[in-house]
Amino acid sequence: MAVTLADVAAAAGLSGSTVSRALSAPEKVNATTRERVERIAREMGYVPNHSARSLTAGRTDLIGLMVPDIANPFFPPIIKAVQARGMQHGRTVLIADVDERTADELPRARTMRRQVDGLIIASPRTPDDMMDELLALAPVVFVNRAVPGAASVVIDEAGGMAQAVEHLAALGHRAIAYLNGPKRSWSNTQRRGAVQAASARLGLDLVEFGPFEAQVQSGVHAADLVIARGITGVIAYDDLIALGVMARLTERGVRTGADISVIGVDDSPMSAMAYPTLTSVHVPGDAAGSEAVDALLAIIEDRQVEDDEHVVLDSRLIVRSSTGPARTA
Amino acid sequence: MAVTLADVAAAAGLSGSTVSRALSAPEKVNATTRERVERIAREMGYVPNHSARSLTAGRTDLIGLMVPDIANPFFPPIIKAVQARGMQHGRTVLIADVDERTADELPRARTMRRQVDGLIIASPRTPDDMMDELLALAPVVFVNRAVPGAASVVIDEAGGMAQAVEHLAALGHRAIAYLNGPKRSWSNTQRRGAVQAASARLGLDLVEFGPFEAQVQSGVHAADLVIARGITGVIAYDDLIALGVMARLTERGVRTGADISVIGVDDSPMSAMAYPTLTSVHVPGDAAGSEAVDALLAIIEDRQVEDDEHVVLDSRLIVRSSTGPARTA
DNA sequence: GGTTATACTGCAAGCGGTTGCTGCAACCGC
DNA sequence: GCGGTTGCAGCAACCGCTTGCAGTATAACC
Repeated sequence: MAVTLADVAAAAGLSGSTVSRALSAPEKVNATTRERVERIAREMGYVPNHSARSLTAGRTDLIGLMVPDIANPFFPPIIKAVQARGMQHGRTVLIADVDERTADELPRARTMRRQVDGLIIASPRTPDDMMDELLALAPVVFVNRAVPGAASVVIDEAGGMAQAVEHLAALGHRAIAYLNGPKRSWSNTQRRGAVQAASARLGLDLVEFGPFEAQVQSGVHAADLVIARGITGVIAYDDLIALGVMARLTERGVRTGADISVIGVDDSPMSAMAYPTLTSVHVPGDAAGSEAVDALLAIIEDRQVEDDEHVVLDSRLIVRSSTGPARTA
Repeated sequence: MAVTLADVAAAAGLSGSTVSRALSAPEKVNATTRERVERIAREMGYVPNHSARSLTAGRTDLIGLMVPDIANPFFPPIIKAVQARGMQHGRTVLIADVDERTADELPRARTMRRQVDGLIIASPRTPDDMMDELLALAPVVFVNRAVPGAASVVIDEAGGMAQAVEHLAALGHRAIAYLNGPKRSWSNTQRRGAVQAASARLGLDLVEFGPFEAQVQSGVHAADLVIARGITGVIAYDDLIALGVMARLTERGVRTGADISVIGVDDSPMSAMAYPTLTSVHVPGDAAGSEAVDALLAIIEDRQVEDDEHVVLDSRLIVRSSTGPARTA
């Protein structure tokens, strides 16, 4: 089977303790001895057993990341960033995709918690009155939802959303629509609120549709509602919905950017590639992922930190060609 | 801290062995005792410690899944399927995203192998002459690349690709192009070969471009090459590239489906949503994921199976509106 | 040279479960 | 009534590694 610490010890004519220390607490061992141990261990292909180490150390060096849906382009950047950052700190990331099933979040999180040192939960949809139970799985850091008493990394979407509304207003649009995202989505609450506030401030007529699932198909549906209401500016909950809107508009002979302006949120890779290219609010998922890992490790490693620290990242509008001046009727 | 087996044993007035058996080898314990133990364990909120169990059992109940790029829409379905299937068998899935860095595959796989019972490697780009080293990390199952002497789940793309070529031929296209995918991609070799064979069989003029990275941007670039050559039918390595081609064609005033027909591969969710909707070769990634788990577990659990079994799944063309009859000049 | 500080290294006891073997008691049949 | 099964539960060793404490050799000091 595999080479164990004892094997290395035997080969080196030392005790297991010394070998152990030589490999993980270098300063406690004579330099010469250490080098010899390291060489022998390498030659024998020794690889420490994770389970054994976890058992004594009381930690697994695993961190859990839960996302609603890997297929949603908003999450891969977060996942990648979490993995990258985790790896830098010697942590492996366990990913759970709950497939948008809100009710699965808590049980999945509980299960996962048993195998990991801490949890990062992205865009949790769990209702407010049950968040305590997620919180109880501490250490846990939330991404994309501010939770009282818990550490979180949120993106200040208000800024970007306000920019989106201002952009439409500047282009002369008077009647705009906001397409709501999933019912339980904390992000949606934020985005919607910002749009409402900005619209009111700028004196625009705002109509809301939805809630919609974060899928292209939802946008296809929404597009018809928008056309029916004679609206000229649309801000969708996310890029997927926006893309659906654009596809449907084109299908119905309505020119996106000319007849109706469409804005998405997430600035996913597709937005730059759609036709027309999609104006979108950039949400720095990758940065959020890194920050989340840092926050989590800070808690796990018990560096004197508040465990309810809130990191806030900025969003901003990226203007492309799905938005254009309102037709002067 | 957490409730341990010893705690439960003490509370039940039994020895640890009995509790252990009551919980994991029910038949070796008196029914009455078992029920009592189960009740007490439940009441105390006992949860067996993963590391400890792994240590004695010699297995982690973790399986590793390596993919080139989570953000590539081809992989999420595979990931989801692997997770779902794994969960059904009490396995947790560890995911590694190598970010398309071929050189990272082997080291990442090696690292991951230490923590898991077996590996599923999707679309490995590692060159043939180094595949032995991946193979040496057995048990390992490859997805989307047939490897001699190793278990693998591949999708017979030849069928779908041939259908794609036939489709173009039936529509009257005589000069077609194939846009190659990444250099090291085994899939590309398969797809390309099938296109070549079918083109030759049907007497079409085939031009090849690439290799290209599997990104929308690649397609944008490729589109110009295609236009310059007066080609009317394009088969791209994957949907992303195809979407890029379409976007660029539209941008240049060329009508996809009318002037130039475009076919993608993967049948990703976006293909149904692009405008025009993208004709694409459906590749059953989800089924491949499930099959891979089954194959891996068969090897791990040592059910008398060849460990170089090849599962082959079929692909098929989904016709949408990005393809249409060739203009009769 | 004797003594104490210093620097390593080894011993052994766990970490939380699993499991082969032993022990014991109730039960069986003759 | 006795030997022989059979069914359960407990003992103890072990999985591979970490770590507090003790032991020893060497260095440093007076």
